[in-house]
Amino acid sequence: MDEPARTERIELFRKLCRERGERCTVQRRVILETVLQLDNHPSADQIFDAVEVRIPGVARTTVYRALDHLARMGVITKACHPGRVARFDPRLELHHHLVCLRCNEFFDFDDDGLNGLKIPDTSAFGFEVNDYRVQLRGICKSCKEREKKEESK
Amino acid sequence: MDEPARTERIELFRKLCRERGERCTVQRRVILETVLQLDNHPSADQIFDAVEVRIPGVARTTVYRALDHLARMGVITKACHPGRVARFDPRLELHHHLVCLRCNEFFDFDDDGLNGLKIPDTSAFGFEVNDYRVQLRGICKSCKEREKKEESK
DNA sequence: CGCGTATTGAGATCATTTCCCGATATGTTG
DNA sequence: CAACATATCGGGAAATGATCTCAATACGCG
Repeated sequence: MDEPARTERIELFRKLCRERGERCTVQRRVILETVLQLDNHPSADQIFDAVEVRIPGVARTTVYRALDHLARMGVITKACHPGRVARFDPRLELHHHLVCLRCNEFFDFDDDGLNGLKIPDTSAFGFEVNDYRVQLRGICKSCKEREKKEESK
Repeated sequence: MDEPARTERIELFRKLCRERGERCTVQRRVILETVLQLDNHPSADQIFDAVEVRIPGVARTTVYRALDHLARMGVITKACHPGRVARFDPRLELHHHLVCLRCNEFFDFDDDGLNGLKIPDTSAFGFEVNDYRVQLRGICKSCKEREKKEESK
């Protein structure tokens, strides 16, 4: 994400904090900015490594807590995927994912057709929908190549 | 899932094992049948508890390995969700999920409109799509009620 | 500028999953 | 139907990822 977009997001965070009486600490701001700079849906661990450079001595716990807080505030999101470690997504706008069922990795996928879905009525469940993601599930390029190599042995 | 459907799935598993030279062990069959009987996307731990009743002394490791194997064979699937423990899904046919971004729980959601999507071309990524799921993301009933109660304090 | 309170840092702890290796059971072949 | 080769199993240890506790600190309000 480019610099103006990052600044804008951080301003959004400041604004939401003021409105809701939440604290906008140095750590939270730096952690947010770091997530916005990292591509490919970073894990908490990857984010920690990158944050540590900017805030030497930051605690791992702080990163976990801040990521949770940022997601609750809605300035980043937690991604849905089949793997076991939490992955965070700086993209808030509608987009979709290619999900590999072999290696559990996932990739962004943009498509106008998928963006135009009408959100169905979920009130029967008492469920309030904010947005949606389509997950195209299958096998990624590198897993396909690896399996081809293995079976030719 | 009802009994005839379970039997059919187990037969599918046997057939796939024969075709691919995989072993159809007692443990794998019982673990498969157990997943098919459990609702609401059981975790490995829930599955272990239920399997232990039928195979006393079964190792936790065996359950983890078998679940992985069953998912690779395609007779169950691993669900995509924001939580940190693996959740398994006996439903292979097209269906969708309501995903709660507060508690990370998710629920089945069936909708004809969502079932009719045209799978877009992903060949530019070298990605092979098998199927898809739409995730309607938001807040579930109990989280909404809990938050309402908290803010009225 | 000072106060009350939420947040941080540090490390222990917990939960979930994976690894390792000797014992066992599966599917195949004779 | 018996014996064989080998994948899988059981048990326990270890790795990984996330959460909890509590004293110290810093944020935002007045």
